[in-house]
Amino acid sequence: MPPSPSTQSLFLALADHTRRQLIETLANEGEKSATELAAIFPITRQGISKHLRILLDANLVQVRQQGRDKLYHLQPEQLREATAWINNIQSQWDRRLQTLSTYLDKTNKE
Amino acid sequence: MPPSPSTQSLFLALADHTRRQLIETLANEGEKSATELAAIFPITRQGISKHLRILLDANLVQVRQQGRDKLYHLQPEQLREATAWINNIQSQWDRRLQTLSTYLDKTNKE
DNA sequence: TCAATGTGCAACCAAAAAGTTGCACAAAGC
DNA sequence: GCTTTGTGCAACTTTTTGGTTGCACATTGA
Repeated sequence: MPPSPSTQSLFLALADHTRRQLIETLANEGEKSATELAAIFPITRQGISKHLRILLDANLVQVRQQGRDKLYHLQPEQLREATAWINNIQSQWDRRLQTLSTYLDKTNKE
Repeated sequence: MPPSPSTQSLFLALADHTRRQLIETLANEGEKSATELAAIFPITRQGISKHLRILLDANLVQVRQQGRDKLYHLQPEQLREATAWINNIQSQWDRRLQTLSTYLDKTNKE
C-alpha cells in the first residue's frame, strides 16, 4: 500500500487535542473566523491559524472569504478516510482470525 | 467533554506512518516480536520497541511472553474509540445542518 | 482621513517525537 | 561453561510541533 499522503495528513491533523476541539466547535457552531476561535480557545490567533492551516491541508475544513475576514467551516467528508482505514484493519484482522480458526478445525479433524 | 486521555493516546498512536504500518502488519500476520518486526521495517529494534510501547499505551496491541521473547499482537477493539469520536462529530454536524434547514424553512414561510 | 480590527508571514523558543548507539542482563542452545 | 540471541533502559541527536511575539498590510467604519 502506498503511504497515501492524505491518510497521513488526516491522522496527523486528528492527533492534536486542540485541533480535535476546533473540529468539534466547527461541527457544532458552523462558520467561525480565526479571531472568533481564538476568543474561545486559550491560545493566540496565530496559534489557531496554524492549526486551521493543518486542518485545511487535511481537507477537514474549508474557508470562505467574507469581506475582510475569513470564515472556516467543517468539511467532514474526509473523516471517512479515517474510518475506511480502520475498517480495513478490522476486516484484515477478522479474516486472519477466520483463517486461523479454519486451520485449527482442520488440524483437529486430522 | 473531558480531554479523554484514551482518545488522545489513541489518535497520537495512529498519527505516525510507521505505527500504522505496524498495525497493518500485526493485523495480517498475527503475533510478532520486536526483533521480527525490525527485520521487516527499515528502522532499528529499539525504534520498533518505542513504537510498540506507544501502541501498548493506546491499548492497540497486547503482549505475551513466550520464553525469552515477547510476542506482540493486535487488539483492535480500541479502534472503535476513534470511529466513535468521528461518528459523534458527524452526527453533530448533521444535527446542525438539520437545525439550519428547519430555520430556513421557517423564515421562508414567514 | 485615520483609527480599529482582521489577516498573513517570519523569526524565535521550548518541548516532544523519531530514531540512533551503547550497555547490561536474561534465556537458549551448543 | 560460553556464545548467541532477544530484551530493556539510558543518553544522545535531529527534526517536528505547538506556541509565542512582532510587524506589515488590507478592509471597515466613524
